[in-house]
This record gives sequence, C-alpha cells and structure tokens, in this order.
Amino acid sequence: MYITLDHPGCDAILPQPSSKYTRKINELTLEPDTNLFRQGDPASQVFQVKSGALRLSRYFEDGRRQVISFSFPGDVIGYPFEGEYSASCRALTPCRLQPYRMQQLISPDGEDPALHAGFVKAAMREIAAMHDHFVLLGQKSAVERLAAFLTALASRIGEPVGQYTQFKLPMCRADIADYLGLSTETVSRAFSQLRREKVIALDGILTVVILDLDTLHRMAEAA
Amino acid sequence: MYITLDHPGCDAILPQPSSKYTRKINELTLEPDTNLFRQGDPASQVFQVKSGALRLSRYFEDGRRQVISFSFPGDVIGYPFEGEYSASCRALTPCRLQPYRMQQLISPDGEDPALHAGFVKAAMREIAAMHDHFVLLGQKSAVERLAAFLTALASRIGEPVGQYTQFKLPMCRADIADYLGLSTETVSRAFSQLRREKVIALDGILTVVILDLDTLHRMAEAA
DNA sequence: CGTCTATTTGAGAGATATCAACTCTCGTGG
DNA sequence: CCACGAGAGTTGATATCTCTCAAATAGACG
Repeated sequence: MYITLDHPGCDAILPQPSSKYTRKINELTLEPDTNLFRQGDPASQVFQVKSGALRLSRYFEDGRRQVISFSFPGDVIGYPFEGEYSASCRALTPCRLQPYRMQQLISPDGEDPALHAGFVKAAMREIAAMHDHFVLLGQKSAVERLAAFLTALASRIGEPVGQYTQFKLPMCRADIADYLGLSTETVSRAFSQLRREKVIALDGILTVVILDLDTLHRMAEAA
Repeated sequence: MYITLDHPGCDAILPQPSSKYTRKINELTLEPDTNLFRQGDPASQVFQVKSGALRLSRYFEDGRRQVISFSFPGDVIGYPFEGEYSASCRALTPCRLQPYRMQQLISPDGEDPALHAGFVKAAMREIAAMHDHFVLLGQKSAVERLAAFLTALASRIGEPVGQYTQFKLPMCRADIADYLGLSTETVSRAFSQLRREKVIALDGILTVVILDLDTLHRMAEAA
C-alpha cells in the first residue's frame, strides 16, 4: 500500500472543455504565499492545477492546524461543501490554475459530458487517496509517515538524477508536520534518521535525494 | 468544528431514479457480519444505505487495520477507484441498501440528471467529512477523539430519552479503536473517563446515554 | 558579515501502546 | 430461571514513542 498525496501519477484529469459546450475560462496565476480561497468562502469554482504546488489546510481557534493535502499539477482542488470551501488553499510556489464553474460540473445538462465525467473521476480519486492518508494518520509511526510522504513526493515530483531520484520540497517542516500529524521536531528527527540510515540525503533544507527508494518504500509500510 | 462520520444529518441524498430514465434496481439486504464488497473487488455499483450500519475498512498484511468510516442511513458507499473498491465494507447490523450502477452516475448521457447531481453532491459531502476526520486523527487526544465520535453518533443515530440522548453502538471497541487510530485499551479508558466525569453513562457495553451533550461537544474540540 | 528565522538536537515530561490479569456480558444449556 | 463459559471489555503496570521546552546550528537575506 502506497501513500498518495492527492492524485498520484495523474495528469490532466479534466479534459479541456470542448468548445462545443463551454467557453474557455481564462487560466489563473497565483503568487507564492497567496490564497486561492479561504475556509468558509463561497465556492462557485473548482480548479485544476496546471503548474506549481498548493497547500490545503484547516485552522482552529486554539492555533492548531491540520494540513489536508498538498496539490500538484493534475490535481483538482476546491471541492465545495454546501456552497462553501471547507478549508483554505494557499500557493506554495508560483501556480497556474484552470478554473471551472461548479455549475458546469455538477449539473450536466447542456454542458460538456466528458468534462463532467472527468470531474467525477477526479473526486473518486480524491476519496481513494484520502483513504490512504487515514491509514497513515491512524496507524503509522513517525518514520513510517515521513517515508510514505517522501515516497509519494518522489513519484509525484521526483526527477531522476543519475541513479537517484530527487526533488525540491515546496513546503516547510511545519507544513509537513501538520500534514503528518506530528510536531516539527519529530519530523526533523525522522529526516535525520533517514539520513543516518543513508536512505535519503538532503541538499540544503529543501532538496531531497532518494538514495534507496526500495528501502524507503519498505519503511513506509506498516511495521 | 464538529467531527462527522460520513454524511451527518443527511437523508436520502440520492433521489429515487425517475422512471423516465432508469429502471428501478431492486433493493438489497445484508445480514450482520456479511460483506457488501471487499477491497480489490471490481466496482460497478455504488450503494445508498436505507437502513442499518456498515463498516468500511482496509486491512494490511501485518494485521493492522484502519476503519475508514461507519455508514448509516442516507450515506453513500462504494465509491470506486480505477474500477475497484479500495476498501472492504461489512454490515454491522441487518442492512437495506439501494444499489446504483456506476455507469449511470458517471456519464450523464441519457441518464437521470437529478440522480447524477445527487451523486456528485454526496461525493462532495464525503470529501468534506473526511477532512474533519483528518483533524481528528492528526490533532486530537484520545478523549477528544472519543468525544468527537460519540458526538457525531449522537447527531446521527441518537434518540431522545427523557432529557438525554441515547443510542446503541453498532460496532465493538476494536472497531472504534481502529477508526480513531487508538488501541482498544485506550478507547476503553476514554470511555471510563467520560463515565467518571458524568458526561456519558453506559447501559451494558453497547448502549450509550449522553448525559451532558454540551460538555461532550466541548471535549470533542481541540484542547 | 551580521541578523533573523527555520531547522536540528538534546533532555525531560506526558500520552498512548503493550502485556497481563481481572471482570463483565451475554448467549447457551441444564 | 439460573448457572456456566467464551469472548469482549476494563483495569493496572510498564515500556515506548512523541511532544514540549530549551538551546545550538544552519541557511537565507540584506
């Protein structure tokens, strides 16, 4: 069982609206550290990530926060609930997004059926991915969680460099901690352990080099 | 922020198929401790619970298990992913279910648009409910988790008895533990604590009486 | 080069898991 | 109707893991 972030290995879930049915709505760009939407905002659009990385999270009065997911190209974000967004979404890097009107996705009449089916499939994919994350949060140890997280990132944004896979983390340790249900210190210690065991190497704080993907996979699995 | 199980306060999300579009598919009944489907089964149908309670869970080689959700009347279960069910679903009580062919829900052409829209809304609701559960698993203490769980059950299947709310748990402690990401012993201790503090009372093992719903709510929130 | 912030590391406290023993329920059969 | 027994639940003692608080280090930026 692999942990998935949002929509692993998934590109272009939503087909472009066919001109027959919908006018093209302009692509949207977002600067780092700007919000796409906030918890409670009225939701009339969903978005598909074209490029960049975003963070979806919920905040609480007492300062606690849960990071729900990180989104990468191909992912769909902004699923509404009762007309509102149930979490806040912020760009971690420069982003390009394709917005879709909720209306055109929910009620198929007179709209593009392929687009519609694509949206449903994306939602199903989202649900399955969240099931994986339940397992991570409910059953796994700190190192297992980080290993699962890095495994997912590797398959999502990893690039081969020589015999290794590497990628640049778009999020800080605190984001990772709140995503994995750990403290930043525990995340840091887990990083250190993976480094000590030569499973990964760090280049600076943000660049991760996977030295032994098989072992990382194995460590990601339940004990 | 309240924790929700699946679809709180939600009855009959999916409208009955209009005869204009689809033939009525026969309702389905399930005995306790029988599976509706298993992880990996090919998925051609989704189901809406008409009566009873079910458990959705994932199993692992090493014996660990994560209970993904409990489903009650009004809930939709069996969201497929890549043509398969990603978890196993088992009846905890006698159940009645309304099956729907996936095909009629995914591609709207020539099918019932209202049914289709209902399915999309149910999926959105599911996604929002899972966000709540992430918060529970990622941020809450044992007692907070149990309080949140009981709060959700109270609003879902609770019945007023005098000035109190009461309900019969359809699942055992181990199910609750695997749902909340705790051990059965910790769940048991949390029950005992709530009892000691006169927030709940137990009648036998399975019947829960909520003595102080406000306090239970408060305890369910993050510290 | 210095400052500010994020990250890492260390030490100790706290929460939950684990292992073991005991108790309670509830179904079964006398 | 009551007694019995198996399984589920509870409780206790201890181990383990993660959190918290504090200090040191490293990296980013002016």
